[in-house]
Amino acid sequence: MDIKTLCLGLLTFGDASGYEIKKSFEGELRHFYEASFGSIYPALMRLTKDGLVTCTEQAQVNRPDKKVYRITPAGRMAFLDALQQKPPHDRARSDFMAILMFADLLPARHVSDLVDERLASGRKHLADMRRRTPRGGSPGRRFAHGYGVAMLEAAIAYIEENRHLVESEALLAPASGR
Amino acid sequence: MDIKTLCLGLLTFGDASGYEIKKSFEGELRHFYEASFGSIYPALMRLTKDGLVTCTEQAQVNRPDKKVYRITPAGRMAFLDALQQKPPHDRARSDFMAILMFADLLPARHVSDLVDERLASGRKHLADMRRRTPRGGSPGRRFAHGYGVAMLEAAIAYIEENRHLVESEALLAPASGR
DNA sequence: GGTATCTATATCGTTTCGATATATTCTACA
DNA sequence: TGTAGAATATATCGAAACGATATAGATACC
Repeated sequence: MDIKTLCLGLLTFGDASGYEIKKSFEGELRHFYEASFGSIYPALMRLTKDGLVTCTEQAQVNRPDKKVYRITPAGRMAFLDALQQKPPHDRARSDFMAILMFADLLPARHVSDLVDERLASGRKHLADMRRRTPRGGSPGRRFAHGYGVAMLEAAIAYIEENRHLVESEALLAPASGR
Repeated sequence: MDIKTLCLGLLTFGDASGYEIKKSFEGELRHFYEASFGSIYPALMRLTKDGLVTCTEQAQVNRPDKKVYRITPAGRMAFLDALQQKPPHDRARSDFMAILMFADLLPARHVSDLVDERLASGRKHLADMRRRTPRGGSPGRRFAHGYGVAMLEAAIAYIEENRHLVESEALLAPASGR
């Protein structure tokens, strides 16, 4: 599932501009996917060229013009085909965890600060997500939202309960001769 | 934190070949990072060129030769510098969840099969991880391993408890006029 | 004997990232 | 009232990473 396909899928929820699609990636898709403008705009241009979406330029009052994209019947078919593909295994990227793997190489204080910051931002993000719980929308979207919440909760709980593992050791052995 | 830095970090655990580093990415790093040969080999070449690692070719009996990499003092310093950087927010990529967001566009049976497969592979992977729980190693490595286990458990539990959301709706409205 | 998996390194086209550029409007603050 | 910062909006480009493929000997299984 590449960015082109994801854009197509988001357009099944309704017409949108590239900027609005980026907002979706930062919002409800945040826990499953990420995409930058550098991939979204080329994707939309490619989809337009391939006849899977149409593009209409819209003038706006007090705002820059926007290009509104709409999925075509051919686009819907292409998306349904893509949905049938067997999904590859999930991937994650966490620099936070990668750093903590080497906690014994860092000053104890630094590790504690890092953990505090992560918990604070995690709790903030969680509160934000709960506020945005979708009441309408498709069941799939609610399922996905709930999954994001559950994963965040689990991450916060684990870090709270196990932070001593990386903190106490850093205190006891600030410079182990590895 | 790029692949070069991660390779450097793994080499602080001991000397390794490119192939062994790939194994690490598939093993204990699996839940925080991923890297293919296409990024590992160029990274090791670049690190060698920059004097952050050294490379020694080793002949082996009944196996292809391997190039064993070792981190240099300059490499250790570069790695410690990189560890100080503030980590960006975590990222995830799940085609499984992306597909389920559009569950109402799919046949009910397909969704159920997809969920069953995911649960089966998740449980298998979890059992595998529990078997490989590290007893030795740095506390950071144990912390990271535990985190991976906790996240997998949470994902499985959520899917088990909420699969009806995407399954029942698919049965009731197999072709909603979106 | 054949087929698949493991060890091991490497390349290459395509995709995606991340930073940057540009321009307008809205908001907040001193 | 000025101005700094955030939001809306599109776009490009070099660098990084992906993913598939090639090569090749060893082992293991049917």
